[in-house]
Amino acid sequence: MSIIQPRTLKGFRDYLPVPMAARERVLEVARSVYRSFGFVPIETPVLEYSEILFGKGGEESDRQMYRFEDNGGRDVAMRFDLTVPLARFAAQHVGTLGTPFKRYQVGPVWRGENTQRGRYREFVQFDFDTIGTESLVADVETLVVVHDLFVALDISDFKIHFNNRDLLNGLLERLGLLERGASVLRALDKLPKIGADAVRAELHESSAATSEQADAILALAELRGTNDEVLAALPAIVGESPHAVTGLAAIKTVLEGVRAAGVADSRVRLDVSIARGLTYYTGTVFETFLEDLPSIGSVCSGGRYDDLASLYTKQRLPGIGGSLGVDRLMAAIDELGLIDDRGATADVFIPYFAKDRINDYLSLAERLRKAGLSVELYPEPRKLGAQMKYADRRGHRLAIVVGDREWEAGTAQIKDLASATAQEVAFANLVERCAALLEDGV
RNA sequence: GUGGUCGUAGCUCAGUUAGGCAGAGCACCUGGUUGUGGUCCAGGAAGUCGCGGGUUCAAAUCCCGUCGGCCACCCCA
Repeated sequence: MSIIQPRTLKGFRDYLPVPMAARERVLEVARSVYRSFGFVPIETPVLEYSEILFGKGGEESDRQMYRFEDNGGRDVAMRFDLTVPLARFAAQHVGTLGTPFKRYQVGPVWRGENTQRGRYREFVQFDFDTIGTESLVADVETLVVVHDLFVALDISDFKIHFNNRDLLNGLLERLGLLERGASVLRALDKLPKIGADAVRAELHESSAATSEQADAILALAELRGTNDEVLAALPAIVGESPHAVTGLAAIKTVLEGVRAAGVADSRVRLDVSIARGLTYYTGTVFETFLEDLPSIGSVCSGGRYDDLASLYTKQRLPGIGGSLGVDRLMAAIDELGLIDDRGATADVFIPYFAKDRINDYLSLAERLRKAGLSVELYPEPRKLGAQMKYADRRGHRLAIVVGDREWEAGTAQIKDLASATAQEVAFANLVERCAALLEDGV
């Protein structure tokens, strides 16, 4: 009988225990940060009617969508992000939810594009969004959430690049390029990657921009200096159209807001080259980069989408939020050597080596668990050395060694695996001693 | 989707130029140590050379196809 080749699809991956444990720690941190701002959890289906998902993010996202006919003949698709399903969700349930509504949601999304490092066909996003308010307070808080998230993740070198679509539209309006806005923004978005000359060439080619128009766009994009300096130089470039005025005011409010919330100026940068490809963005847009690993791209992006839900409801439902790219972030953390390689989930390890005492071991382990410790009991009476080696590899913190001698005496040996120090304690004091060791061992 | 590049043991990789016995380091297992891990010593196990086909007396090596990784384009988390 021939065996079936065990394999996964291109861009789809298995997660082994060590990296999975690291992922779970990241998810726990993100969840607690979101909750600390009052976001509440929801979940939506992986599959939606195609009409819900198509035509919302632009041509590119339509092309990348996994789409098929289900067994009941329905035209369905797998979600491309969590934002479009949220807009549908909000339109459908706003009556029971009320506004403003702040939710967080984690789950896989699918994009049928070519793979690369940090780019997969199935990947997990951890989103937070605020629906039902146009207040710039939500824009400010969105950036503060991202800031607090990366601080909590202990990632030191991140920078949030933000911009405003209204500001860009204001400039396009002044230049008479609003019609060709999509291709202009696409060219502008490439500035950090391909440089000014290449962007200029692309502007001529794809957007039929004149030299004057290209100059104006590049003048905007090449503004340098502190956030305040860039902000001060902007009005002269973008003009005074309603869009431009709105955008400028929003940027100013956001900058002041995040500063007031205690975000260091060095963490947030006004970067007018940030445009973002998804067509549903309207006001504030942002991307988050790791300074030590810019090539992997943005690990947390988002923005304001004030018109998205209007596709599903007549009620006005503006929104803004962000999306943590969990898989991309994990790839970055891995690359930067920041993964915690402990594979053990239990702090305490109990080797089983007094053969006839298995029921005593079982009872001891459960007693410790009831006292709040996490305990792994080895399932076979192998020789002690092999079991200690297992615990060492897995990264357990303590081993509780109890053999015939200890069972007789009513004592146990607690061994700190990192320092290789051991102490003999009576069963009565076991929990207390373990807790103390785990406490100050960190 | 297009172009480039790579795929050899669990991992990192030699070997491919010019066809001639499938290798190293690390990891793993056993023993030295009948009750104590990380060091050391000795030994052991482990590979459809990504997969399929072709050329050849002979293919990891050459040719075609395919799958997968990486890079670029595109786009994005």
